[in-house]
Amino acid sequence: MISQKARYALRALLYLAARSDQGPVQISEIAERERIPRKFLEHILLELKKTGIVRSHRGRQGGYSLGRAAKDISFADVLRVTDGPLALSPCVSVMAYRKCDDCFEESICAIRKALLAARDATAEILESRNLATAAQQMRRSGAL
Amino acid sequence: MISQKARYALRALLYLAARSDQGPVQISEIAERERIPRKFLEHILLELKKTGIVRSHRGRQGGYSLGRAAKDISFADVLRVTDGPLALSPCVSVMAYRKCDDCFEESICAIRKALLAARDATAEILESRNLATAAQQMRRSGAL
DNA sequence: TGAATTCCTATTGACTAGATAGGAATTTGG
DNA sequence: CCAAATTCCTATCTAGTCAATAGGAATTCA
Repeated sequence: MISQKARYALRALLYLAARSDQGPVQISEIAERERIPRKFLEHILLELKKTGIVRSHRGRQGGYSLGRAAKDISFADVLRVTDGPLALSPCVSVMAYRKCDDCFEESICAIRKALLAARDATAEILESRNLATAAQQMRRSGAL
Repeated sequence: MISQKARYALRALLYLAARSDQGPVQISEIAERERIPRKFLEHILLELKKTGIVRSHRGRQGGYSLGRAAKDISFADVLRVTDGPLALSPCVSVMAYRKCDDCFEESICAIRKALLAARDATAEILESRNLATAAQQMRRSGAL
């Protein structure tokens, strides 16, 4: 299961994607419109900023905007920031590989083989879905 | 990421699958051979038993054996017991559906669409891999 | 009958998730 | 230049979960 943080992050980013033409959006506005706890969202946006997914402007008239084109921000990108690796086990993680503590021999581990296949399958989906396609979907349903 | 419990469960079951012809196997033997904490394994096997994945025999000469054919015990079956639903969100879980708390309208939620696709992809993999195919793989690599 | 085993419930310690607090740093309108 | 508005940073709290352990009840069988 993804975390609540991930859910908030995706909602906030989708909101930013929809408002991308109107300059920076303030935390308070996103929090209010998307019903996300103000202070928690602040923390989330900070993390997203560190990885370049969003950009910020301080002071009066400040706020947040996407750090790059919506089509270049995948669901996988976001989940990796909020929830860590997509993989079901460290030993099959591409972004954060680590050997299993008590694994005898990785190359013959049948468990690993299955988990690796699972990782590849989810990664393929989550890399392909991005903020632009999601926003477009919402627009088509009349939600934006 | 899957839990340590899931990892232990899969290892223990794979061990049982390999010994499936020789009658019930005792907790202590599995624990020792697979380097799993004895008491923790006890707890895990109890849960697996409740769902029919393993069968038990009490008293002297007691122990555990698979509850059904190895080919009918998928990785998904096991992970659902130890770690809960495969889905990345309750709203896309097939086995344990629950509406998102603050989700406005499910049918137009683009986040949900992506998570659903991800669930389907992992489920397909994890349903198709089972103890028999895994044991066979290990045997081919000379590990069993 | 007693030894060996599974079954059950409770507990512990470490860690994480979600959320909040308070103030420092920065920008900008007046 | 000042003051208001905003992001930035660090610390903290609470509740829950994960991994593991403990101790004894119930059951089986030689």
